[in-house]
Amino acid sequence: MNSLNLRLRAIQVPPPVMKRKRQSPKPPPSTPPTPQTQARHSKTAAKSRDWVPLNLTREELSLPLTFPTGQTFRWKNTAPLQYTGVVGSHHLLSLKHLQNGDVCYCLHSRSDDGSHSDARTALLDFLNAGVSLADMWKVFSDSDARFAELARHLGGARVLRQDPFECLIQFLCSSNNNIGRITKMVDYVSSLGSYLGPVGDFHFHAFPTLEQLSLVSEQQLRDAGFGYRAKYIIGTVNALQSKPEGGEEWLRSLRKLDLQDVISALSTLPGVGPKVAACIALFSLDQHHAVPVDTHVWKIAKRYILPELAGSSLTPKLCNRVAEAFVTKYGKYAGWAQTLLFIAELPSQKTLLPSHLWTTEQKSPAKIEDSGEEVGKKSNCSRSIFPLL
DNA sequence: CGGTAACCTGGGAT
DNA sequence: AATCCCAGGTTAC
Repeated sequence: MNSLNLRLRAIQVPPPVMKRKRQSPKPPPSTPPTPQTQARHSKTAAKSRDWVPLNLTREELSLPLTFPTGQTFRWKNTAPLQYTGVVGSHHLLSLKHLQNGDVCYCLHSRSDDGSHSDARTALLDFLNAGVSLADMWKVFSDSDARFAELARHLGGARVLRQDPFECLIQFLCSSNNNIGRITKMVDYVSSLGSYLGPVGDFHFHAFPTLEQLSLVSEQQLRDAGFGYRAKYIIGTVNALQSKPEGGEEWLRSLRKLDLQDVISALSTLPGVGPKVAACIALFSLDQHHAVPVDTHVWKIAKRYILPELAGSSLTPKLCNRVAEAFVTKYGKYAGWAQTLLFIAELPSQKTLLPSHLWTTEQKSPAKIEDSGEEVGKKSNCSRSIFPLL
């Protein structure tokens, strides 16, 4: 069922424009910055490098709706409409929109001949460039008027295809946490990887390998502000290192499995629950119909898809039920639909939306006065307005 | 099984 | 100024 036949034609990519240009000696820090140095005045702006077109329009890839919206915490906003990060484990590059919205990129890595082609390949892979957002969203919009309207305002919100290990560690940091602190924590982990160079006000590192990350202690992580997530990281690193074929290879091999098996496998790692597992599955393991059910999505589901669940709390079972409902409604790319609906909930993005599309928190005190709200509750989002339903 | 509390931290609201 | 609440949750009773 729900084989909606998304005719996803690959986006044709023109041959990379190989410009042989020798980089001027630019990385000043002869000694790579010590861990957790956040970089200050390294005015090595990405100036006058070769910007290469990607054949992606803003409708296929909106940088501001894809990079700073919670899929990855590794990419930095290095200039207006420009984001900088690492693909293929060591290719440092920037992406930006041209005036017409088209996306182009420039490579910062010391281009040791031929690496440009590798970098471009890695970039297209990272961007899931073979998946056409326009075709997919047309299908979603046909079956969901609200999605259609949101899509008109939030075009180009794409799902990335990240490195599984990098994705796993990032989302281990995300539990019960906020974007700002998650970013700080991910920056710390990143500082343990090989130094690649500065762009704008930031210094960039390759994400640490499993072995590199295994050298950090729980105490170091706690001192760095990870809180209880420190033991998740250490525990998961240990679990991965016990895999015979190698932890990173084991993770990558999950791409061949069915979603349920992927979730089961990931859930054996400490700190990985249903939500984090779904994030890793969707953002790095090709599980396009994985639906991360967090507080936002739970709210959306109760409001627009499963109104009969209003009043219940988010248990693993209901978590699955919500995910199934999304797949039933949106089909095999349900995770991509979830991503747009999630972004629409972000306070930072609501300015892009007309107010009638805001999912207003129904909290008028006049109505909930009798619902037993104010007694101390740690709120697992069980905002029960109808206690007995 | 479902409901709850504890778990770290920092910023914003009250 | 002191508390409370919340942030893309997970784990252990």
